[in-house]
Amino acid sequence: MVEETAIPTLADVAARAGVSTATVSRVLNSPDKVAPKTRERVARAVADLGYSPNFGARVMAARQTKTVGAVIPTMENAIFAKGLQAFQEALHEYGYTLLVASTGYDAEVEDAQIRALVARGADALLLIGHSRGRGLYDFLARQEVPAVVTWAVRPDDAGAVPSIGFDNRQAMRELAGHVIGLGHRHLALISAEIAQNDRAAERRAGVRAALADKGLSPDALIYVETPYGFDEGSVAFAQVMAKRPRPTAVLCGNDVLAAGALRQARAMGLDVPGEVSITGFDDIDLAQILHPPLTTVRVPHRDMGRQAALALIGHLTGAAPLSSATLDTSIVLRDTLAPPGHT
Amino acid sequence: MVEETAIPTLADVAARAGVSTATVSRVLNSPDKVAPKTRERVARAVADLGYSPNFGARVMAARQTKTVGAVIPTMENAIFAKGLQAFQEALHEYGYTLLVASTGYDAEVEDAQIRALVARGADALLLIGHSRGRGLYDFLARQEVPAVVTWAVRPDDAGAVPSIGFDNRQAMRELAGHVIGLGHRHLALISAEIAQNDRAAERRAGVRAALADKGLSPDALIYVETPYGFDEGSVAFAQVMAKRPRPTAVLCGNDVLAAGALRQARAMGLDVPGEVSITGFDDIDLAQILHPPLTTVRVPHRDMGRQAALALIGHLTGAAPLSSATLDTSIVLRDTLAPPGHT
DNA sequence: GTGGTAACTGTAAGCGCTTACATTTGATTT
DNA sequence: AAATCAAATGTAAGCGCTTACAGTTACCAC
Repeated sequence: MVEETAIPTLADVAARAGVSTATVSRVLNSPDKVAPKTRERVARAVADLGYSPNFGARVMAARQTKTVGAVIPTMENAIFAKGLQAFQEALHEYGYTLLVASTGYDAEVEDAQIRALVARGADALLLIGHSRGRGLYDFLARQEVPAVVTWAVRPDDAGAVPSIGFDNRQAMRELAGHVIGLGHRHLALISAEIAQNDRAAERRAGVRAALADKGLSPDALIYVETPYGFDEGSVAFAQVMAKRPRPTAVLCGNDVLAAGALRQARAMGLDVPGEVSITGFDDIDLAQILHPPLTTVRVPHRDMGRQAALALIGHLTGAAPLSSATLDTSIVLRDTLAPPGHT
Repeated sequence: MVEETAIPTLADVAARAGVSTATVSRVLNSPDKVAPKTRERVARAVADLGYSPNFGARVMAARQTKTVGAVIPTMENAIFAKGLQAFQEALHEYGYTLLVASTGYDAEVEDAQIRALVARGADALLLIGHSRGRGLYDFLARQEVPAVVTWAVRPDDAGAVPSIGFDNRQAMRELAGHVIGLGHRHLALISAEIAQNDRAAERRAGVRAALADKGLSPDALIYVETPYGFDEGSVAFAQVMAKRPRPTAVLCGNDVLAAGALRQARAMGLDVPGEVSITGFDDIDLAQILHPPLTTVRVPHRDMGRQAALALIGHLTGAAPLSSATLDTSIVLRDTLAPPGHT
């Protein structure tokens, strides 16, 4: 056991196989360029040594990593999971690896994570939402790292990063419109924090637009903003129900807040949807597990993820320029929404 | 606009600041070794150029990446999220970055992801559970990448990767023991798939042990194994309730399956816990959102994540050898468990 | 046999960065 | 003002890999 203890390198493999490093590199990257015999000998050496290429060196020499990064606000729940899963699957089909970093909805952390991923050689990036400093986009441009934004669209700004997402405002506007159409006049909105979160901002704008559509005053909207979480949703619901006139429908910026709201409603002995209607947004699996099942907005998570991946890959391989796409959402009527009742 | 279009390198910065590359490198890595004036000049050049260090090159030259990787079965739900979050936070405190890869509970994918992370220069790894090929551990050893296993412990095998987790078997044994103590005699277990998943296997073993403890036959356990998911839980519950003697308590391998089971019970018009008790495992947030709130096993997610991070960091900095730790779990009695009732 | 060609394989020049070591600078001391 | 030494900076040698280019072989057609 006088084993060489250092981590084996290409050169070690080459030596053991009695070939040059170039040949080893070839069998690793384009096996068909090497004679079967040599290839096998090298393969054996690789196996014997337990050799694994040093990625850093490879990246440096080859200028591409076949990995794409995704920076998401949180892994704490399923909101981004489905889409990311599809994204990952599509990437995998094309031989790319996905690396995920999360930010906890913190802009500074996001900045750092994006830079970390780029520095680490991500060939491309998936970002959530548009709201981040101009500087970051400049940085990406300078580093020549293509990026695509999902979970949102920005129709107005042609110069920004392309987005493959959906129209948060329009979706919420439709849902709120439907709620109002049912006869609700006193609406409340429990929103995620809007600073740094354009999806939340857009959704609120959607509710206001719907109010305006129906000739109601957006100012009458009872509004509470809260961090993300079940408990936060519960607390916000209690707050909102304490207002007068008491809302007959409580729209929530996402399903998680809605779940918290629903729980609180039960705790308060309120019948849903008899005494108060509650809606969510995202249609994550949770929405169907709740009781009653949650009325919400369905987002094409998987489609979005896959399309984003294909767009990025298409761009990386030079097949097509990156372009935006807007996917459709739909309202999923389940059992937490009904016309305003007694009281 | 005759901007140099190439990505700026250390040398570019050095040239612009009128210093050597060594100096630039120093202001980037140990600013205090550089005169304030120079430092500032370099900083300006960095900013002007929008320079960002090439990670690959840095890794290669410096031999460490300050990043640790985590390979988890799935991001589709909150099971690993809490622990990972804590893991990440602790890493962050020490200047490390976390990179996450998921496997979809597929051993081959896991193998690939682990290698990818190592190749990418992860200084250390967080793994879930013990069940994977010996070869992988050899690989890690050879690459000198320390790893720690979480969500499980393996008391018997001293040679393996150290683990910072909890005793799945014992935890489940206690829960099942409690259920039996309540008077239940007909138990069912809805388990996650056991192949490749030692946590699930251990939990099942725990139920069997509890049965044996009380002098009941482990063979009488109604057992269904299913992939992960709400719907899967529902289906499994229906299967299990079709068996005779009909179980009065249905233990689930995790909270997600339990949530599905609970929904199915409602769909079948079964009162929980009046007609049938249901329990989960993990105590993810979801457990409290369900109605009725789920009786389950609390796992010290955050503690586990943090301790794993600290252990890894301690090892990387040479402060302490990696060693195992077993954390305590506890039974959380909520409202889905009661003594067997009528019927 | 020869020359020509295709198929392999080797040589060596970087990729962008860190860092040991050498050199220069500038205080401080005498 | 010379000597001394610490602080600041520069020089240059790699880190492990890819790849353009050059050199070898092996094989065929003539």
